[in-house]
Amino acid sequence: MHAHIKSETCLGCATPDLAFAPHDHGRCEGEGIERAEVLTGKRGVRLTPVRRRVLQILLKEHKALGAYDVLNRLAGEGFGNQPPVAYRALEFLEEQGLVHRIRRLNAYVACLHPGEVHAPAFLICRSCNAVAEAATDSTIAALSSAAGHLGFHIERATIEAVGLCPVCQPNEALL
Amino acid sequence: MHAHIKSETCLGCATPDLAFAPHDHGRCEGEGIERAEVLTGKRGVRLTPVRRRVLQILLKEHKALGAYDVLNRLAGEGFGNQPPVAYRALEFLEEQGLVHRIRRLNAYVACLHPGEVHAPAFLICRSCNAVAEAATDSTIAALSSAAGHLGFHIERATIEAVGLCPVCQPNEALL
DNA sequence: CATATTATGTTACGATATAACATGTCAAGA
DNA sequence: TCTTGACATGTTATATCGTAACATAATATG
Repeated sequence: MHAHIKSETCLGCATPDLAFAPHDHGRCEGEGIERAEVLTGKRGVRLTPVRRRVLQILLKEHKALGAYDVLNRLAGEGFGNQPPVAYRALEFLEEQGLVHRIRRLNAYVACLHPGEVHAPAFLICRSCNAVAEAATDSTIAALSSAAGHLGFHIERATIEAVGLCPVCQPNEALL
Repeated sequence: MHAHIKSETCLGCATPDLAFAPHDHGRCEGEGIERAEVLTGKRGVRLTPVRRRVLQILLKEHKALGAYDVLNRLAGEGFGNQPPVAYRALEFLEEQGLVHRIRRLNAYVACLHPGEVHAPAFLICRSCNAVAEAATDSTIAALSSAAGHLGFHIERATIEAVGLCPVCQPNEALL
């Protein structure tokens, strides 16, 4: 269903400065888990085996995975194989800001800078399905201001942009 | 499933300057259809009975409706009662910029200023489910700029904000 | 009026998500 | 240590959302 990236280099790893550029992805994964441990510890919530594993899967894949994709991987490892297992872990991780939900794709991606307050924008390549996370300070400021004029108080915002990533732009030109 | 607005005054009619304020909604509907006729005429595409009716339903309700909500209304009027009937009409209307899809709600709303180029932001009240459409020129500019730095070319963007509308903010304080 | 195009109707199914309840785990206080 | 309450997981069942594929009908165009 989702046309996931197949390339060897890590194209979708979504720190603002590394997005769409090859880099050492092993570190993203290791550091991601470590930061999650610290954060959840501080907050007094539990990063249980399923939750940790789901985060690890998302970090490792460094792309958007559907809940059922995650579930299938879990099921192969002795965890429960019914939808709520995946949905609950994903919901927890999202509440903790460790994972983002991409509604356009019905999918989830690991957040690569958890702990920092941020309302990220997602840049979704319609060709290779890579997802990058862009900083949006000024974007959100503009939005909040516009909303304020209407008397609306924003609590959370989702920004999803579809287009072409740098890797796919040349390919597109050939068609 | 969707907790639709029940109030008599039109709270969700989404022109930027009228959003969340009572106003003459009859005009929104009539003018909406008229503008749609003109636009589709110009473009050489057909605003068929189902399509017109779906737009009318969304204009009349002035709130987000799920595809199956729309379908049920259609079915009661002699149109087909299978999902593709609604989805196809909604898809057409969205392509023509007459309707917007709100992914967070799995729902659709009529656009109240079709024809103008715009990438609207949706302000979704989590209490009454009203949806307003806000202008986002500066927001989109900020976003495109951020994306450009990463080499990403944005084609379409979706901005959905959840919060409290002016009508519901006082009620919330009481809880 | 023939024919190509586009739109609609219908069947069948796939994909996404959640409600509800049973069972298990863990930590804190009696 | 035991128990008890809170939280987490497993499982069943089902709701909700969305689409592929094909048959039929309406409309435009040569």
